[in-house]
Amino acid sequence: MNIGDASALCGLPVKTIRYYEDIGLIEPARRNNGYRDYVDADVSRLTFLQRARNLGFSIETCRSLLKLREDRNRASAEVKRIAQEHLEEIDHKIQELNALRETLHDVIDACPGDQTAACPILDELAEGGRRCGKT
Amino acid sequence: MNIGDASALCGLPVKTIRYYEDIGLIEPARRNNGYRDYVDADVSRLTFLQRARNLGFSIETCRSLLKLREDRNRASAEVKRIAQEHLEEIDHKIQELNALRETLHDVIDACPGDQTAACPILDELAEGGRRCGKT
DNA sequence: TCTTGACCTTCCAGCAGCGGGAACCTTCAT
DNA sequence: ATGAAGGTTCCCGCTGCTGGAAGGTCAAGA
Repeated sequence: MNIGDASALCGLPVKTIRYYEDIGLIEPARRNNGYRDYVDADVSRLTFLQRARNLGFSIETCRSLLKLREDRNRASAEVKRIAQEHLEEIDHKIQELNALRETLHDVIDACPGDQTAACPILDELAEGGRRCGKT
Repeated sequence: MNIGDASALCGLPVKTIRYYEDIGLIEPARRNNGYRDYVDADVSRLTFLQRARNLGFSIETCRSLLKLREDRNRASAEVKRIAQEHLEEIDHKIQELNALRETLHDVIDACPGDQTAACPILDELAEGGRRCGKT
């Protein structure tokens, strides 16, 4: 099947599919006319990538997951470890964003938001409070 | 003062300071030998940038904030609006990450994590459950 | 005075993860 | 025959820097 059909099936943009081929995540056959020819196994691979990316896994982690997927001798422990690591990263990001949210909320609260020029937000950025975004 | 001293004062890497000049966020004077020469106002500007970036404002938003900062006729309402918009974006990101976290946590929970090959995580990615990352 | 080392300068390349668009070829329906 | 809708390669752009090469400058020590 053509790349457009594969795209419709896996939900990835055509551009993305070609990019994934560029970086060696998938290797579809070619027809005489030069068109890529995707079989079911390719679509399955692409769908796998689509979902893994949707869960926030990096391209390189996806590469590892694909390898584990086709490895009959894999241990599910390895997959779990990768997923847990990823979960920790996400938790970390959430923490950071929450801290950011706090700080931002505070400065916004302190600002009158009227037509006068006095602005605690700008003051805060200029002079700097104690707490700021990143720990 | 030299760029290294300015860097030490504002907390931004030398490379970043030069980059900010490239994109027109700051314009230090030059000495006869070609070295950049930073005065206090420059350092203040850089510090402002450092803090604003730390709060997650994009470069372009920082550019706007800098303009507002030097505008004697500004209304604090404008600054507040920008900050609130940013806060909403952050809230949105937090929501997304939380949804991600949920899904990820569930699949991880379902995985035995032992030496057997059967892995619900890989199955989930291959076949796809109903809920997935992004809404 | 010479040299060493820490600065400074410019420019170029690269990261993730694609998206846009040019310039061209193939296929299909009319 | 023709035109639209696919396909192909290639290269540039985005964000926000970071690293490195190749060179100029300056202050201090031998």
